[in-house]
Amino acid sequence: MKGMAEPTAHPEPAARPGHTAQQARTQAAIIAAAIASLAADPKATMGEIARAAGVGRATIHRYFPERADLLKSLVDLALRNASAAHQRARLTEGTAREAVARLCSEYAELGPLQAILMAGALPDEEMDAHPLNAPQNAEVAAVLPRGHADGSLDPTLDEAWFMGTIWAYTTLAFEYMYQPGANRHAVVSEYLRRVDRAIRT
Amino acid sequence: MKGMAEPTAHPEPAARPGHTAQQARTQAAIIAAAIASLAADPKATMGEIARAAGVGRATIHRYFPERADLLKSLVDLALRNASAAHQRARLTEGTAREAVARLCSEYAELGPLQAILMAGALPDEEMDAHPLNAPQNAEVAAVLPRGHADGSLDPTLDEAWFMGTIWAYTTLAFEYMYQPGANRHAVVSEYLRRVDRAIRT
DNA sequence: ACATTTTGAGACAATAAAGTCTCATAATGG
DNA sequence: CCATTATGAGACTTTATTGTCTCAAAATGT
Repeated sequence: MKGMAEPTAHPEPAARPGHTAQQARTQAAIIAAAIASLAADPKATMGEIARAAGVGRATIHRYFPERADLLKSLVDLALRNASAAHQRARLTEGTAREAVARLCSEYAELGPLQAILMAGALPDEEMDAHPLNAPQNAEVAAVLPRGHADGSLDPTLDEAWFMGTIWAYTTLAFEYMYQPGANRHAVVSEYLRRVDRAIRT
Repeated sequence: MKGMAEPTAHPEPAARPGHTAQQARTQAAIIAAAIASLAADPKATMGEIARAAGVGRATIHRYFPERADLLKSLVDLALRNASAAHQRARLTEGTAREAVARLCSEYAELGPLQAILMAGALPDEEMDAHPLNAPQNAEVAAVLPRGHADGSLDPTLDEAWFMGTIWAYTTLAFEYMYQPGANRHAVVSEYLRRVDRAIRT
């Protein structure tokens, strides 16, 4: 029986996850565990992630054939979260200074996945290659000239330092926010104050 | 002759490098290559570093038995450089605000090795374990209360955000400084201005 | 309760980098 | 110029991780 010349049949058209409820749960558990594990250690191994997810290592490979596929999913998720944050921040409304304040408030609501992204645990190539990356940077960068026009942002600030300042303080905020005895509210409010002070007129 | 039962003899008491001029040159070449390679790619392999140094891979292991030993040397070198910068900055003289300005000026003079350190390419454990690390942080941190006393630094700034601000802007400055068409002087002067604006009263 | 899908566990091969060893050759210093 | 020392190159072992495969057991939904 076994030896028959069946053309191997490929019985399933590959396990396209996401169909059944169980698959959705498993995939969610894997992603959650990946976020937690990579936050703790940027170079967490597949085995560690599997253990954290309470899942067999082979199961992860069913959903994400290669490690790179898993990381790619995380980048995609993070950038889609960020995109939603940008929309909620309504970057083109009010003064530029107010827009940045709203932006940072929204950033602060994002979870540990963003912290990983900011901290550089995900491969930059995936970031750069992602279709949402460039447009999103452009949206934020566009706030600066508007701030120069409406007089709400420091006229001596150029694009690189503007973006860098926001990035740097956001990274710091995430770092402080997820530390043991941190007071989340205090961190966020100081974060907003620091950014404002750094970029305002 | 060869086959004789010589007890292997261990002729040299291990190659303690640093004695001869050639050894000094070789070691210097390795360290320089390691800095350059790690700056380009934080996870450069021993083979890549060896190639960059124009040296056999085995030779690197003669000087640094394990990769960790090489990284440790880099951490040590970087921290000793930083230490010298701290001394030149005379952190206890003048107003605290002026002290920070001098500190950042000195930081800006440090080379790509510091950039690697700031960018996190070196293992944090080595950093934390290094005897120079804690005292140096303390030196810098001590500037803040002095600035509160002499009225030159933002009274709402706490230690974590003070240190974080300096760290973040220094990282940014190194990043901009070593980019292709960068104007070093412009980067440094903007760096100093940004830090001052972020921490002054 | 049953047929199907999904999983966990373990064995396995493939890969990549680190670390070890040897030896002929080149550089060094006296 | 010669004895010594350091090096480069290559073969080799080791180790860690990734990715593949198989199969019995568990979960699922019908």
